[in-house]
Amino acid sequence: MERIDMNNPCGCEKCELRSVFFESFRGDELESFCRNKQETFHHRGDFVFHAGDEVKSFSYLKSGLVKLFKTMANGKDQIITIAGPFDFVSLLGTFTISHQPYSVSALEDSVVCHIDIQQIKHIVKHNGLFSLNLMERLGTTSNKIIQESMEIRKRNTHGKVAYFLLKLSRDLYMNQTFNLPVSRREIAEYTGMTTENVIRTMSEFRKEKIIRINGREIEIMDMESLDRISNFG
Amino acid sequence: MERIDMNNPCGCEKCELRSVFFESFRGDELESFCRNKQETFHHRGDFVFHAGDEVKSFSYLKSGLVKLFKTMANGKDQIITIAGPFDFVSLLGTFTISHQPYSVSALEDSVVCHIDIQQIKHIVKHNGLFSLNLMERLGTTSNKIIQESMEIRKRNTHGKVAYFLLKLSRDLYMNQTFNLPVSRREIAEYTGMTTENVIRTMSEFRKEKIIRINGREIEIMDMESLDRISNFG
DNA sequence: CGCGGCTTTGATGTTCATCAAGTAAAGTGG
DNA sequence: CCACTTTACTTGATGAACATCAAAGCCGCG
Repeated sequence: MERIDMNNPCGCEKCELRSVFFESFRGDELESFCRNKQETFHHRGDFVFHAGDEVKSFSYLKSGLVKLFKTMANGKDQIITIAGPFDFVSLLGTFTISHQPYSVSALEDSVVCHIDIQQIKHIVKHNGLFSLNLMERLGTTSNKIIQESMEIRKRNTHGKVAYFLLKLSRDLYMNQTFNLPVSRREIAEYTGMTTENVIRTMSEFRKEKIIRINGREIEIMDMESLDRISNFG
Repeated sequence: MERIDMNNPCGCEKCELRSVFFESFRGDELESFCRNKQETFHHRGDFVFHAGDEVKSFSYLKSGLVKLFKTMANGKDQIITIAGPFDFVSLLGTFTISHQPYSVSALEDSVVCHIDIQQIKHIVKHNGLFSLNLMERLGTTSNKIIQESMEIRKRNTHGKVAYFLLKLSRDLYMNQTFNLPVSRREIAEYTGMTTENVIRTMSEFRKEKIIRINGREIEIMDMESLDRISNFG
């Protein structure tokens, strides 16, 4: 029988999900798990899934940044959420539906880890601790999406853009200077406004010295004002 | 030891969730489960939970109709979803968060069934089949909310109202004549528009002979037109 | 180097929220 | 049970917010 280093059983030395998965595994489960997982690399712009694809695996993001979105009848995209490292790329629907309800594509070069859906179901069925851990993680994810959707909906254009910039600065980059991982159009698709108005709003923020813009590089110069706009607008 | 009728172990003769819960239970789990569940009755308008309440139980709707909503800083409500019989009143967040993220109140007289959150976690941990069943059900629920939120977001006022009326007619009442379970204001809170525009839109539908309105009684007279408005607008 | 996509700004018009004002319906207390 | 109060519903007028249309500069890439 092979030896498995329990501290790094799959060679996923940097995967934060190890805690969710591995803490709850018995030795034999772990072995099977590691044999069957697959990693895929996606260049910026590439698709991870297309809406309508058959659901074969349960997937999460190891590194990079992806967007989950739907292409509407008129050809325009609607972005559901943006997922960062260790976020799930498959949402809960994965367990019940046979086809991907939306598309996923890479905003930055990304590595996605896939676990066979049947295997996950098998493990859930036979390992309660794993189930509980997974459910907690998935719950947090779904909740965040619903939460955020409501937050954006209630704001006007200025509030939407302010909210989005603050989210990037605080949650994703933890820095008041950062490079936008998305185009103006994508901000529009995420916030439900037009590209022109995203640009206009950002230009106004720039003129009012609230942010500094250099292409995709953004510096938040007046955090308080941006906060006020996000909370009021 | 007490005898339990496996076909009706908790006296919940009409509960569709029996399949999720009971099929996967061992005898001793079932017994403990039935001892600990609690049912509460809520009159139309009453709260089931208030946002901010401590999460003590995992709850689902046995009968009636409820709305999940948040009260914003300006005092206005934002309706997240409307849940019917056998829908979950607690979403997935229940597993990770200690306080209710939103309020739940009854749109019609409702009966809610509560299961102690610690007990649910215990069962999830020790019964894999139950976990899998529960996860599938919860996944469907979260998915539906996210889905619907996107559907409403992309429509204009006419489309939103048409979509909402069709949803009630098709999914909830399965009849082209029905009584609105919500006020005009609540339709506004759900669709993200103003009360006046909900009324105006409905009046226009009436004038164009698409619907007939008698107070809260609605008859969809021209399903095709309403469908077109919902899909185009 | 030129093509296509991204960005930017301005002009214009539509949609929708807000304000106002009145009627109808539904609770509430004497 | 009736006067009173409040809430729900309705319509119209107005203006602000936002989408659409148009045009031009910029940049990266084949």
